[in-house]
Amino acid sequence: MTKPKSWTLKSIAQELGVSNATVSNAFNRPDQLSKARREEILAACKKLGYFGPNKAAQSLRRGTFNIVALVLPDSVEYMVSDPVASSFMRGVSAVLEKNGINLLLFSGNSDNLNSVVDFVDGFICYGRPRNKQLVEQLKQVAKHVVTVDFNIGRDASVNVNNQQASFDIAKHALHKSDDRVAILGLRLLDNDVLCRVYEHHEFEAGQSIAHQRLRGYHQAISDAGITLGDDRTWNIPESSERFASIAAKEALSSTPRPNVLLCMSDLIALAAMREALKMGLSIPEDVRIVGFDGIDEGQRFVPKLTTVHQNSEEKGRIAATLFLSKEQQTAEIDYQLQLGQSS
Amino acid sequence: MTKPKSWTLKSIAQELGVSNATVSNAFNRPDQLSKARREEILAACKKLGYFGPNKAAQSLRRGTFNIVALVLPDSVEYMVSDPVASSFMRGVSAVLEKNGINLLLFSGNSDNLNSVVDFVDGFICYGRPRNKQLVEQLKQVAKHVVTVDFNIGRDASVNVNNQQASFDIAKHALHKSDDRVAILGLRLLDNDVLCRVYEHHEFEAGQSIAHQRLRGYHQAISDAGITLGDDRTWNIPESSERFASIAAKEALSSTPRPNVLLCMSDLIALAAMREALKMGLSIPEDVRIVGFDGIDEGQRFVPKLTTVHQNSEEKGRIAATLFLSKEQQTAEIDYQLQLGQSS
DNA sequence: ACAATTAAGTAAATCGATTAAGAACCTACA
DNA sequence: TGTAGGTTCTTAATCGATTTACTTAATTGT
Repeated sequence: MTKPKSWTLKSIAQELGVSNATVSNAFNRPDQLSKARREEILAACKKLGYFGPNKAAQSLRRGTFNIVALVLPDSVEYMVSDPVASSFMRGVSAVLEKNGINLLLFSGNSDNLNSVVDFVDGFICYGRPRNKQLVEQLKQVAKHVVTVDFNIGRDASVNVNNQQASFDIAKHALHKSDDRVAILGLRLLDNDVLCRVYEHHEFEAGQSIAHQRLRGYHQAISDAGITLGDDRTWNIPESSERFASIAAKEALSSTPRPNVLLCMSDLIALAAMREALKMGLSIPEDVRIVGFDGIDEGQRFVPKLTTVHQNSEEKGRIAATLFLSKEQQTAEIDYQLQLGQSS
Repeated sequence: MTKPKSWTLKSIAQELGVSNATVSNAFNRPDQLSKARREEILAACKKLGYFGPNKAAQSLRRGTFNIVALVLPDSVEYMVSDPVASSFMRGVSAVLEKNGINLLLFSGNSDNLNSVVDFVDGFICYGRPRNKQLVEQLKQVAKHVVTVDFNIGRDASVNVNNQQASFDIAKHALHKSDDRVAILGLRLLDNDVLCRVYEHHEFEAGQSIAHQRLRGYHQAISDAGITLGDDRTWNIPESSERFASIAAKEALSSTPRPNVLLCMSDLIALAAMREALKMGLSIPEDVRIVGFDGIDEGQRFVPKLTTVHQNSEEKGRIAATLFLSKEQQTAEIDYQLQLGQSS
């Protein structure tokens, strides 16, 4: 009677004396068979212990998986340790769970998307992964991607309104028209080297996050009646303490010595603060420094960092919603200025 | 030349003028073809942009997935919010990541394992899921399961040495041979009702966690030269504040009024402390109360709860290791007594 | 030089499903 | 009666791979 210990569509169809297709249709396309037949089949399946079409096979055939991979910037460990990251995850999972979609954690350390691309409907990528290859692979092989806090120039992304936020924070930092401003930019150029950026006005049209932030800064600077010198902008190739320190030292030793430092990340701002203190400058009297991100360390630092803080959980919800909508667009999330003593 | 925008084993084999099998073997079974041929094929694939066999198809054929589902007791939200749970997750992911295995988060709220069973190699189940059906389904349809902090009587599980830990904590709580002991047990019976348990000595052979803990208590009690009355044990059907309070109130009002309360979870112990204080009893003078688990709230409560604390991260590592080993056994993890002012 | 091994590669069945195209039957209408 | 249309169900191709059994060719032993 109950031949196999585990049923397949085929074996169950045989058992019931109908075709493969009919059983399949009973489960997925009610309109393809009579109501009576359908209920008869479903009931029989239940009784025999066939729980429905095998999902792996179904997915192979259909090409959809009901799984989205969350690409973490770092290890899974980091993700559940970092409060900002885990509240983002909370937001993502809340939305996905509601839609019956499963979440696969993908470590940003892995050097190969290959082990999962074939298994998932797409990726939500939280922050630019450490591993550069990963970004390239995402661009090339992902069926669908939503990037968060960075851009790869395809599909959707969720970001804070970088231009507006940068404008706000810069405006807060700038007091007088004779303020001497320097900008410590993150990845303004693609050249991967730490350097000063001349002729930076040619970037006004760029769409990368760095460009958006730069526009915000520029706007606030010109609103304040300040003219930004042509050599007052640094390009820092990656968000690392080392590069940031070098750039900060350089900027703070340049002539005229800046008394306002607009930094495109908290990490850079913190490095700049350390350098400034090392040089015997006092903050904010001699130099006002602002960052971007709202990381914890900035709040613990003395003086407390003035920066832009974002609502992580909502960011997660929006990222997931955007993913599900499959639309190609950039969504914006809320931010707040977090005022410290550094400006 | 490069015909399809996305290659398959078949199309690439055709392009290279070899058979399906040869390409497949080039990727998975080097011994099945000559070294020269193999390298030639691999190189050609790389050049053409074929990244290797499709994992979904591979999995369907092989029946293995390189994915394990982590079944959470509750929503994903809860998991990343609760520090104990997330450090468990940290442990799990560290081991899996090292072995190239992906982690799928499965919400304990979902009422159907069906959407994932066909996709994963098995389950690591962290704590008894709220949803009872889920447990049944795990038993029936899971290819492989490791349960944590509970037992379903198949495959592997990781637990603290419940009997020893209960013995230790009880021993600590018991001072004199005329101590009046009551036990607030968690899920000692399957009947889902809150009740006193008589003739509880018939449980001495049980293998559930509650039974193990009960044995530890009994041993400590008899070692202390105390005779436990036949009506001094309560069965609390689930770890909820409501049930715990009722049981605690009942126990504390019973005659003879107990001056030692052995509670099988911190949640129960906390509820008992609240009831005791409400009744005007002082802790630990009038009644000494001990718990089990080591949740944060216990440490914040005044008086601080005396309980058994477990190393969550190691628990995670062990669970994952056990899963990978596919052995059928019960692993034990470390615990420490966490001494507060409640005993 | 001839049978026996061994190595290298291929054909075809299979994993468990979906789905387009078509067969068989029934109804309806001119 | 013949044809058009509508249901209901089946046949067979397909998704993208793995693997057993088999064919050839090359090597070895005597």
